Amino acid sequence: MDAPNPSKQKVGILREELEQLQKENETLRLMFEVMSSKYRLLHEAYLRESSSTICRGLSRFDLHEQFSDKSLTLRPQVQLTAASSSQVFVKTDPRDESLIVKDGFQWRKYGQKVTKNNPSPRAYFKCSMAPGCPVKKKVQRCLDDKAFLMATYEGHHNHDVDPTIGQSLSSPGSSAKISATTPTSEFRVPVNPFRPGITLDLNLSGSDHENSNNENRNDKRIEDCVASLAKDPGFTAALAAAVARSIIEKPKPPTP
DNA sequence: CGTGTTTGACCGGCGC
DNA sequence: GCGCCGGTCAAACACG
Repeated sequence: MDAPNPSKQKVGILREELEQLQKENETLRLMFEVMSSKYRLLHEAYLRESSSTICRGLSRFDLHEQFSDKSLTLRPQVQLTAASSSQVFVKTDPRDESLIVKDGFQWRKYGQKVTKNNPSPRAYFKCSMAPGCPVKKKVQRCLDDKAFLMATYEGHHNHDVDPTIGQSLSSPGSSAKISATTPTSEFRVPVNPFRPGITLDLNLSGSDHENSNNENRNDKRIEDCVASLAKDPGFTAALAAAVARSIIEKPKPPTP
């Protein structure tokens, strides 16, 4: 047995640090994705509230569900408009292999595929609450963090939501628990990511010329909103806890 | 028996 | 034109 080479030890330590940083980077990237989605949701909510007369081709929702409401009740009032797509992340048990996202609608699975860039299968669903409802959704486990399901909604519902199904969102037996960003239940960010039909691709930079003044004003409000969120110790604590927990809980990849 | 799920086959778009 | 890939179809199957 040779005595441990100090330089080799140093290399080992550096390598460990590098791996740690890579993991951290990966986690932060995921968090950034989720936060981006939530930021856009906030933006859209502001647009709807502040300029209800402006038709932007988006679904309209009952704002009964407020950000301070932790019960996560969902009462969407769906309007048939032009096709759009939205993407939401849903925190689930990573061991639960069922790609079920309870979002207040009934879905019929019509296909499943393994896609190229993600070993987890992608499930295809059609809305079965109304015969002619054109809404489809794709559900796939997030590549970065298998605890998250990524659901992509396409189209708009031509019917209302069944409230009894919507209640299952917060039911204890629900297989899919909604989590805005945090993996822990201690810090719940009180924003419901489930707004079927919400368009995340909002064309934030000057989409409608005639609405540009309105948008500037709204952007200013959004900035204020983001600033207030950043100042919110609860939000900051939740974010910090989520990042820390993700780093700690992330299983080490098998060393070759 | 009706309804929903599974899964292999098929189709169309896209890049080379 | 060909092959790859994502999306959809539909027959078989499971379940209540």
